[in-house]
Amino acid sequence: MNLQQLRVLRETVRNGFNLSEVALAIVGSQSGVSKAIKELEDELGVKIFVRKGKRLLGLTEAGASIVSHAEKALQEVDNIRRVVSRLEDADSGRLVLATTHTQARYSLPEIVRAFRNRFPKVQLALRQASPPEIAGLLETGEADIAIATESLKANALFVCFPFFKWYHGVVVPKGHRLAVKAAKGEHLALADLGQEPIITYHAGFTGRTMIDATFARAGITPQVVMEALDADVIKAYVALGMGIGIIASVAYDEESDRDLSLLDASELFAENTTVLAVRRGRLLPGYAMRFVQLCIRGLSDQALQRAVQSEG
Amino acid sequence: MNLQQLRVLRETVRNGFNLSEVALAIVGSQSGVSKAIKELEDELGVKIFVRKGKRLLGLTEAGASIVSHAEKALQEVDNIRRVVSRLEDADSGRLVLATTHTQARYSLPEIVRAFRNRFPKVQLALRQASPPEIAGLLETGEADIAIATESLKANALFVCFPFFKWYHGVVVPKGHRLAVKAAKGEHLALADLGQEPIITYHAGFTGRTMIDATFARAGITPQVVMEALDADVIKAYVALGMGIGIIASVAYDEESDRDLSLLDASELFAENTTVLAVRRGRLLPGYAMRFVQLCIRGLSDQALQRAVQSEG
DNA sequence: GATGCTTACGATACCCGTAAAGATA
DNA sequence: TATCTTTACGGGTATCGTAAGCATC
Repeated sequence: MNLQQLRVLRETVRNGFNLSEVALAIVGSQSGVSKAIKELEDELGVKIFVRKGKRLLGLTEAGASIVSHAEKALQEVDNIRRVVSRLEDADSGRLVLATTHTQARYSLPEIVRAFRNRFPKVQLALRQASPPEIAGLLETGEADIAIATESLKANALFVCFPFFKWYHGVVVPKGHRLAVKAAKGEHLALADLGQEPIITYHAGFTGRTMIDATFARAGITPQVVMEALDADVIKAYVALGMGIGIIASVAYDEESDRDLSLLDASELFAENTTVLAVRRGRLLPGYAMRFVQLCIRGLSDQALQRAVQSEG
Repeated sequence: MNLQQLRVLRETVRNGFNLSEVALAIVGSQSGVSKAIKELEDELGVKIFVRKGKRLLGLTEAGASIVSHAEKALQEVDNIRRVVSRLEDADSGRLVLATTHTQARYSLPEIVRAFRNRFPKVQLALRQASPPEIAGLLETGEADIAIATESLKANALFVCFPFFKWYHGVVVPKGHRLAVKAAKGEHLALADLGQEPIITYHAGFTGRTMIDATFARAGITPQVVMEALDADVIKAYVALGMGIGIIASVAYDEESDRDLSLLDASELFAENTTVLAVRRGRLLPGYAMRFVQLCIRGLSDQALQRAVQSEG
C-alpha cells in the first residue's frame, strides 16, 4: 500500500468514479490510475468499487470504510506539510475563503480589511459560490474556511461556529401599500406577503429553505415571480416594481436604497444563523486561526484547536 | 513522502533514536533508515531530529508535531487493513490483552471463559506485564486491550473505561496480633501497620502508588521488607512469617489461603479503580468490541465506537 | 462510434542493501 | 576501540506512461 494509491481512491470518489478524470486530477495516466486501484484491491483482497463490467459505479460497503480511512490518512499527511509551512513564515501564505454573495458583500468586508491589515503578506482568496459548491470546496480542501447560512451545518466533516444571526426583511418600493401599512404601525402578516408577487433568493440560498418552510407551515403558497442569487439583483427588480423582495435585512442600506423601504419581518420568519466552518482534522495555519477568531469573538486558540481536532 | 518514511519516523521515536535498532524493528538496513530520514527532512525542508554531530538525540519542536501526525496517518492506514480483516471472518482473528497479574488471576478468568465460549476461533493472547510495559504495548499497538490500575489513565492516547473498583486488604498469619485485634471488633489503624514489617507490591504495581501516598499523608514511614509483583508471592512470604501483607482484597481466597486471615482495610486505603483501555483512533475487530463489552457492562456499540473515535 | 477501463510492454526512477568512511562516546 | 550514522555505489524492482485491446453506453 502506498500514498499514491490512497490519493487515487480519494480522487476517484471525488470525480464521480471516472478514472480518466482522476488521471487529470492527480496528473497521471488512466492506466496508472487503473493499476493503482487494481493493485490495492489485490493487496487487500477486497473489492473497493462496485463495477458493472469495466465501468466503476460506486463504492462497496468495505470500500466506503476504506476510503474514509484513506482520507483521514491523507489528511494527516497533508498536516505534516502544514506543520512545516506554519514554521516557515507564520504570517505569509494563502487563505481561501468560500462564501456566498450575502456574506461577501455585507458581513465580511470589515473583517477582511482588519485581516489584511494584520497579515498583509497573506494572499486572501475569496471564492464566491453557491452553498453546495461552498460545501464541496471545503470538503476537498480547496477552501480553508467556509461561511454560509445553508449546506454546512449538517456535514459531519465540518466544524461549525455560529458567525452571526440575522433576520429576513421585506423590501418594497417607497409608497407601496405595505409600506404605508407599516408606517401606520400595523404589523406585517404572512398573509400580506402571500398576496404580492415575491422576488427572493434562489432555492438553497441565504435562508430560502427557511422562507419556504415558513410559508408551507402557514398553508400559504407564495407567488415567487423571480429568484435571484443575491440581494442586489432582488432589490433592482423590486425597484422596477416587479414585486416585493424578501432579503436578508443586512442587505438593505438606507443610503443607497433610497427608493426602497425595508419592512421588519423578524416576527414572520425565524432567526437565521450564518455559520463559519472549517474542515475537521485539518491543521490550520496560524493566520487562518486568526481569521476565524476575527469572525468568532472570544474564541480561544485552545477552544478552536480542540474543536477542529474533535471527531464528529 | 511515502509511508515507509513515516514508519521509520515512528520507530525511531519508539526505539530511542537508535537507527540501528530501528532497522531491526522494521526489517531493513541502517543505511536505508538513515536515508529515509534524510530524504524526508530534505523534502520537507525541516530538521525533524535534534542531532549532536551524527547522533540523534531527540525530536525538534517541528519534529514532534510531524511525528504525531505521522502516527495518526499510519494508524489510519492500519485501520484500512482492519476494515478488511473485519469482513473476512468477523469471528476469528487474534486479540492481545495486556494486563497485570492481579487482573489476569482474579478478575479476568470468568470473562475470558465467556469470551472463548462465544468466539472459539479467536486466538486470545494474554500478555502479563508491568503497568508501564502494558502502557507501552497498547501504545505501539502490540496489544489491543489493556487492563490495569496504574499507568493507563494519564495517557491521552488511550480511551479508558472503569473496569472495576476494589480495595486493599491486609493479610496476616492466622492468630497474628492484628487478627486478634480485628476479631475483637477493633478497627485497624494505619499506625498498626506502621509497626509491622510489610510485604506488598512493587512500586507502580496494583495500587502501590496509592498505598505510599496514604502512608505519606499520615506521616508514617512503613517498613517495607519485601516487594513483590503479585499477591501470590506476597501471601507465600506472609505465611512464612516475614511480615504482614497488603494486597488487593480480591486476591485473598478463604479456601486456598486457610492459614492466612484477611483484614478489612477499606477505611485505611482509598478505593482503587482498575481501568480497561484501548488505543484511541484504532479500529477494533468486532470480537474485540465484544470483549470490551463483556468487561464494561451496558456499554453500547455506539458509545464504544464514539469513545474510540473521539480525540483526547 | 464515443467514451471508459484494462492489459501489455518498455523506460525510468526510486528504493534498498552492501560496503566503506567518518564521527562519537 | 566499539558503536553509531552517513555517504557511495550497484542491483533490483516498482511505478509510470504509451499504446493497443476490449467493454460499455
